[in-house]
Amino acid sequence: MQTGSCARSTGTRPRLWRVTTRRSRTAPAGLTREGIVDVAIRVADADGPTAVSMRRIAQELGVDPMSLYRHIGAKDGLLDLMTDTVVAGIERVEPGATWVETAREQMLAARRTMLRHPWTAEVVKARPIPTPAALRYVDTILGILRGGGLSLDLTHHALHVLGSRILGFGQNLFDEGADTPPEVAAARAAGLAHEMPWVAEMIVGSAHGGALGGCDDDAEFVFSLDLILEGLEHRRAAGR
Amino acid sequence: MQTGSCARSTGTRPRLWRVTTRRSRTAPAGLTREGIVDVAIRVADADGPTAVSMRRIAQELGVDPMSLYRHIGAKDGLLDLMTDTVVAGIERVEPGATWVETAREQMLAARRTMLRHPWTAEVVKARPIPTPAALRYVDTILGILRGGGLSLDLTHHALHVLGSRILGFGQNLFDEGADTPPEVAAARAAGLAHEMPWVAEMIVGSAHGGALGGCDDDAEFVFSLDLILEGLEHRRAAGR
DNA sequence: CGCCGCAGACCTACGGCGTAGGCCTACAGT
DNA sequence: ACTGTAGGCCTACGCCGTAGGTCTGCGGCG
Repeated sequence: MQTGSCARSTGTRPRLWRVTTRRSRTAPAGLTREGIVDVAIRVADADGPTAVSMRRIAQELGVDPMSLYRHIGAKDGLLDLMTDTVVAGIERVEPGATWVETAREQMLAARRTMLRHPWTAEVVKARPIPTPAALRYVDTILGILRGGGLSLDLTHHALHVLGSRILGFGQNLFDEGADTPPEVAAARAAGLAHEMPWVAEMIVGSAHGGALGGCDDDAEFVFSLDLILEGLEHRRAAGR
Repeated sequence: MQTGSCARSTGTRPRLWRVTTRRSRTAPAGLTREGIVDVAIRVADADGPTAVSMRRIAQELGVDPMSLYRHIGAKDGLLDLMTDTVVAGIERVEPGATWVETAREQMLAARRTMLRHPWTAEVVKARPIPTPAALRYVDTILGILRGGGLSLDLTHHALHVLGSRILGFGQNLFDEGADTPPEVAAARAAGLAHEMPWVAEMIVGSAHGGALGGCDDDAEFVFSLDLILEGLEHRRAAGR
């Protein structure tokens, strides 16, 4: 982890971004939220997510650590912005011949992005709630599944099975459905309906406890397990 | 995350284990590796894995933080010991009518243990190499799959698909196969053969690049994706 | 022109973290 | 009785996030 002696050596690491040294007090540094996030992503790509510290990226920018707080709320906010930026960069694929083909291509596209920023999955999983871009991406996936004819609750199951296969979120997305009053959920969904129609639909479906009645983690685990074991048994019976 | 002001309040938290206050310099504290790990697990259960710090568990034991280092190598070592202890506690199930049933029951048993210690998956995933108990558990799973008639490489695929469904390890278990000289791998496998025959078999299979030729992450991703999508399409066609 | 408010930077300081390196004491082996 | 060592303790270092305060230049306004 962090050892005083070996951490010393990072002092000589070449700057990844701005080469200016600590500026004189009067000159504006021209910090922007986008610039900060950009450098943070670069640092994470180069040295892993644990290397992203306020002090490190401030040093990378030739700036005081506290200056960053003018532009981002806190460390957690920075991590959110980083993953949001990466996830927003996932390309959307054209519909294929079948929904399976479309879903397959879409997730391979996501994987291509994740491979460029391998730290993302880990950071996303550590964050409690999904970022806007993540929700929009989930909406894309939901649209493919629903458009392919999957029922609402089969789609819900699908999100759980595919969860880590996609990115790592989608696991506990709709926990609120269980204890949020239906009218609140409905109102929220109405606000979302324009931008994320499929997410809105699923929230409403979760809330009124109908076909999918909240989100039973045990049931989801068993569903996933059985689906996978069944697929494996098929392949075994078919002779590898 | 950690804020000076609010962290203050943790000072009044009740001890989870030993109630003695800081002992006089001369009395032996009777620290043991097992006792330390036990308290650390208790702390993680109560306040999450991030609450496990050397200082915190030393305080819980009424002992100086540095005293812990006599018994555990470092923080990472402590985390390894914690997960190892938890994983070792997973019960082994009796063989069922089919291998599918056996595998199902075994993983449900694992899940029961994980639910008692929800932090384990996260910690295990952050650790680079599996602990002995984890390897032994994987050996159990491998035995069920191979005993059920799955070929060596189908079993290998199965480990990847089921990965996060089991515990989170099993993902990159056999990376070494690609670049380790076969004779080294064979020697290592021979040493393991008594205690973990199935793991040994898979290492050898990985090493000589035969049926499964190393471990192609992309191929594993596609295999898992297709298996899951196929299962979902089956269920859709069957009308939910 | 003179004044003020404020945005955007900087600085200090605090309490947390892991742990290197050394110290002190009691006891076991000789 | 002597001595080595195991098992505690202590100090100190360099990290970390960030609360709270300060300085400075600029744009707006009387």
